[in-house]
Amino acid sequence: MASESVVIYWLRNDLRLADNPALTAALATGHAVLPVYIWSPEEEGDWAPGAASRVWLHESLKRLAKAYEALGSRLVLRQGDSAETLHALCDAYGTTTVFTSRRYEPHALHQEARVRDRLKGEDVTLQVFNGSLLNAPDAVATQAGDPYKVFTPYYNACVKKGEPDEPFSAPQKIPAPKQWPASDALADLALVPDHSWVEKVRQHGTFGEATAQELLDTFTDDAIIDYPELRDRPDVSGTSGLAPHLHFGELSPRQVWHAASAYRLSGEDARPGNEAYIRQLYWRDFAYHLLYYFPNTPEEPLKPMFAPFPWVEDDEALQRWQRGQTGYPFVDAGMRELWETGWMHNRVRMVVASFLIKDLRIHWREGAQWFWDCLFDADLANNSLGWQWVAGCGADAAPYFRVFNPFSQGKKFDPDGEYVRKWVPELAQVPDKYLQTPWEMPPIELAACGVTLGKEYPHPMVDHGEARKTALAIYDELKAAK
DNA sequence: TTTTGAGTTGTTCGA
DNA sequence: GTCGAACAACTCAAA
Repeated sequence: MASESVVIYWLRNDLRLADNPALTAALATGHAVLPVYIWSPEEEGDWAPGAASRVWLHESLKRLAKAYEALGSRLVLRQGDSAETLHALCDAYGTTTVFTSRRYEPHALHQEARVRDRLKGEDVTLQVFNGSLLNAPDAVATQAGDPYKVFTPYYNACVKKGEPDEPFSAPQKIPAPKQWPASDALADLALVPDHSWVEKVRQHGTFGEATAQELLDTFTDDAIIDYPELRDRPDVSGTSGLAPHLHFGELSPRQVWHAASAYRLSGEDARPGNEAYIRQLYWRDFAYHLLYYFPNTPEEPLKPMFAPFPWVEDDEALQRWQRGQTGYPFVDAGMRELWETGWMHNRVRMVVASFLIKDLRIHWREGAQWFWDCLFDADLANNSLGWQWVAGCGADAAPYFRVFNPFSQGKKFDPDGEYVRKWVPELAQVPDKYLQTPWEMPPIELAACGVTLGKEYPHPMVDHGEARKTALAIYDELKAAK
């Protein structure tokens, strides 16, 4: 077998054919390419993919394997130790170069280093490409050479670097090795949890590169125009829905950047509105920038002053939050949307996070873990940044006195109550005036709408006004103690 | 080195 | 009902 020249392409979170620098480089060698995906959750530390992510991964690999077959190739699946698996394949095929896409999470960087060391011992080179960020975390620095801790100057520095390169096109053919190695069946990886919840959320996933591309096209042709106005409205589909596709690399941020910018620069309706959308791409980069330089932020507050916060340990309260039974309709709608669909609107994510942290005073890590398990777009960098932002303990975080009001947010961003009525159907008959605050409705009238608090729908589990005061007082103490 | 301007996403209170 | 101010200084980044 060793007479044939074969290079290995090690797939990670780059589950696409188009604009894939690692795959492009592997093909450019002119040799046969052996694509392999290795399922190795034990190499992810405390952040192995959660349930929703595993469902997505399963579906995405299934589609990608078909796409490879259509190009005369295959997707080889393995599980276990990445370094040993790659070493064994290199050994069997006499391979001297392995191509891969970099992942920037702390454990993934460690994994890459292990693989590199293992292969180096056998004179195999690991060639690594950035296909997942507009700028690698260490490609952007302040004039003093430090990492940025505030988004706007970071963003300005990125803009100054100029436009991202044009995306690569997808290959038309992938030269196959004469003989294929053994591959696990997708089912052998046991990615999909055995739980009835899976069938529910699976209907809401838009898995795979082809669907991602369609979503991108539709969004940049149309909805992006109204993105600045509608992105905060959970009752309207004003967001792109591309987050999970970017996480798994079914799309590259560079493709998204160019699709969004093409619209901005041309067309009779051209207006700069999609700048707001492109900024979001850089927020994603910024999250990786922070995670790269502050690798303990998934666990620890970036601002140590917040470490002694007197968190409440209350499993029952946590469970009520998780199940959408807090008694605050906007919060409950969000939590139920998450559970039902594997996604929650970003505006609502902030509100439910603020409620967990500041109203219930439960540790933001508990929230981060729940999101990690339930979100199709669970992403360590984004998740850590987001939770620390709401908690006030991260880089460029919300000021501590900013506490979201769960019902005025509902009134403002779900003005007709469509979102709440969809996800909290027991309140469907309650009029707009009381929909976000059913406890303010006279009980007799509420009963006429089919609701008695404590029966069909819970009483509010805390008094928001009181909870807010308590949280602010604690933040004051922390500040004084510093 | 010092100074200066600025900072994703909010709420409440009082005029 | 609407609007501006206060919330609380602090840290960051660049000039």
